[in-house]
Amino acid sequence: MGYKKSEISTAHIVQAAIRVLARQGYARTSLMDIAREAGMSKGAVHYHYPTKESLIFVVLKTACDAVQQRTIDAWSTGGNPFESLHASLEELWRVRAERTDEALVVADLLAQSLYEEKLRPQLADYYRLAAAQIHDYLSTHLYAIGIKPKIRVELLPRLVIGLLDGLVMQAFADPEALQPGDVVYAIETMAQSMFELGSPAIQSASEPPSPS
Amino acid sequence: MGYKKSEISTAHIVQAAIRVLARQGYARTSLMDIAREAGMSKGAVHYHYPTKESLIFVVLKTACDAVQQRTIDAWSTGGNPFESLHASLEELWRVRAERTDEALVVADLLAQSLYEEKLRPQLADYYRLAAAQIHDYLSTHLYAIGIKPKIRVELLPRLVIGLLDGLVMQAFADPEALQPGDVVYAIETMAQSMFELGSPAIQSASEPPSPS
Amino acid sequence: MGYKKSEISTAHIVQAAIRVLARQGYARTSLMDIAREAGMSKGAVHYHYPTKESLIFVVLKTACDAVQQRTIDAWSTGGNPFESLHASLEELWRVRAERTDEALVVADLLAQSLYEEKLRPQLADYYRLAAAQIHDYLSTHLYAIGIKPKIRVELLPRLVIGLLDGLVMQAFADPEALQPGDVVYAIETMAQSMFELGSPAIQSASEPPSPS
Amino acid sequence: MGYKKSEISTAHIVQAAIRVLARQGYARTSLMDIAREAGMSKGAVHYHYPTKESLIFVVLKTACDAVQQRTIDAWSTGGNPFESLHASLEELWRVRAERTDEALVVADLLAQSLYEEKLRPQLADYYRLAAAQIHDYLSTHLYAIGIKPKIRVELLPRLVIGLLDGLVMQAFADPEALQPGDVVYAIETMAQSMFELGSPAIQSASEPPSPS
DNA sequence: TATGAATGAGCCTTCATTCAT
DNA sequence: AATGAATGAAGGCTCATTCAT
Repeated sequence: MGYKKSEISTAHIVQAAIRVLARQGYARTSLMDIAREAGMSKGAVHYHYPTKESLIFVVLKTACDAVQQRTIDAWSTGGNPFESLHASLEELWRVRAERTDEALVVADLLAQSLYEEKLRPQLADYYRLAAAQIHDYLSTHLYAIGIKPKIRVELLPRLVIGLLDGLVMQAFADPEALQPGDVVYAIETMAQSMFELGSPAIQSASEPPSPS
Repeated sequence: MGYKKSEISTAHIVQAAIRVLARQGYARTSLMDIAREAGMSKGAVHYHYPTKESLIFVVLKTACDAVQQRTIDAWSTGGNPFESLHASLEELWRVRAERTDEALVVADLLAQSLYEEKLRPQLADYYRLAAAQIHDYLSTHLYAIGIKPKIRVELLPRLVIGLLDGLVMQAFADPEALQPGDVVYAIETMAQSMFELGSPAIQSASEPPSPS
Repeated sequence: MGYKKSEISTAHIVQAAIRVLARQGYARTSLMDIAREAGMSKGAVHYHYPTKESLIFVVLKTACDAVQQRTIDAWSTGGNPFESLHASLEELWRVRAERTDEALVVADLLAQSLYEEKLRPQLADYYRLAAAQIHDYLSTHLYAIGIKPKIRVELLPRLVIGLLDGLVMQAFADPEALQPGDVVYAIETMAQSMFELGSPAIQSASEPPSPS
Repeated sequence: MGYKKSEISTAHIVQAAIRVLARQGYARTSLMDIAREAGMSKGAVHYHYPTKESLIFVVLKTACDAVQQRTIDAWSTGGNPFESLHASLEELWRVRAERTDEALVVADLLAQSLYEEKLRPQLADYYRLAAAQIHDYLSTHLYAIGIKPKIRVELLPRLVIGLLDGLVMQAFADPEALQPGDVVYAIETMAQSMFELGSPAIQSASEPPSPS
């Protein structure tokens, strides 16, 4: 073995870093904090990741992958297309709204990327993959049953993601303004209304949570 | 006059801070940077704002107000309701996509607020005001001409803002994925489709930029 | 005043640095050591010299100037040319052999310059000035009384300096091998024998210290 | 065989250390650099040399021996005494001026010895041996043909070495000031003029490179 | 023998803050 | 109202050394 240990430590540090970053944010997190959370010395962290930047890089990739995975899982449910869409959107929202460590890290580093160019390619990949995922889903499920989009189909997933990401920031700054049920219903409505209705039988799986 | 040089300097510092923060981001900006940009000594900045936090606070308020002002102005155009909506959304997008100093600062500090609770009330206010603004507009203009929303009307402005904010981050990480025309058209379509069409004559002011 | 204080501190730090460097050498001296010697905090040192490098630079210049000054003074004595030469060489040797702080710093940084290119121009200046000084002296005093050099006159001062510097290192590693009187006598003999004797009356001011 | 891999590795490390030290200097060389150059792990280096100091010690000895060897070889040429002297001095200069790894290491550690007493005895030995070598040569070759020195004969080799060492540092800081031909010619002239001319037939093997 | 992992002290530097003037 | 000087805590990083394997 020998190197196994290294891999374990390496992953261990990344997980610790994600926890600390989720708790304190990039700007307020020092390598010492991460080392302490990982239960090692600062030197040990530097042994595995020569610079803070290199660690953050791996952290970002790992966090993106984790969020990605939940996104992928979210769409895998079968059944009634509308129920499926609803369930998937709900899960997508939950990933963000639950503020999992990974989602927080992605959000935080996304903001850092405004001023740290090197982070951007990774995030661009992340967005692209998520968009492709949603794109596939919508094409297969909605389009297939005779509905065609009113807008460029490539754009649709971007809108869904953008909406989710934008709303979650709002929800954080002003939690009372957005109820989970509201959000999912709204996105769903939006998603559906972006398609031309081929058949009259479009029916939402959910009811408006609080019809005004 | 009640105010003297003090107030001038005070505002001067805030403007300098906004410029520097927009350029470098919160995490990478020191008080020295701000002092230098303001053309004063570090001591002078501390004279006016005893702590960095107190300065950031005023900066956030000022930046929010500035973005707010452009948002308000955006909706004030009259004329054809659909053209007006289009123009307004375009302006709203522009404020963000042009990356004005103030919009950048708001975005950056929004991320900081994830870990600095004190910033949140200010941002909540910001969101509320913007939402109220849009809400008023939509109520007055669309609702009035016999269109009624499919979802809770309070939610609508939140969606618009969330979408704009979420998309602008995406656009930054992955610029090629989102063309300005696309975005505005998509939001517009979304906004309109969130209303029950009372009359058959709904007509977008814009054409789909690249109908797929 | 105000800035006066700064100048005082600035010089104070340099003097402290010279003392510490002379005592511990460049490789073993930290900014903390210098700050402690100067009776200030590390931060204060950094306030006056933003980097260690910038401080070392000033230190080198100051130390060179100090050694230079003693070299200049060494030659200013008048009187019998041979006595004068002897006295001057003696002083030159003394500056080095006494291991004044400044001479030590110059020697130490000279060695550092092997691997730190930036130090070299300053040292080149130092050598040039010293050479010019000796060159002037020899031209005026020896040449004038009818003696002409056997080798390129520009080279002569270089030899004198090289010999002094090289011997002092030897003297340090192996102190017993070189007695002060020996050294000066030898250099003097060498210096004189580098000239063609115009008159037969060349007579050393000193006697061989220990004729073997 | 009494020795095994151990001794090979031991020598291997020393050679690697000399290469790295020559390239980077003592102050800038870490054990990691040496281990990397030797193609082994840091741990392995520590296995053979428990401390950095112990390694440096052997390095110094090895480097001194290498320079010494070239010095010895330099004097072994026979033939005309003056040509021989010239050739020898030329070689001595070349060893230093070519900046062989070993000569660089000796020069660098010589400077370190200013502050690390333990290095001095080794260097004292080095100087003594070199001096003895030159002393033998001069005694045998020059003295034998009826020339007797003007100064203590023990001092003579010290002067030659000092001059060479001192000049090489100057040449490094200010390369244009000293041309190889100049230097050798000058030292030769000096060496000769340190002897009383017993016979009139003293004739240099070389011509002044640029007679002024 | 040799390695990779880990440690801990120390280094240079940054920075918000304080304070005398 | 404003400045320059100084502080001290912290940050990222390097490195000789130790140690289990």
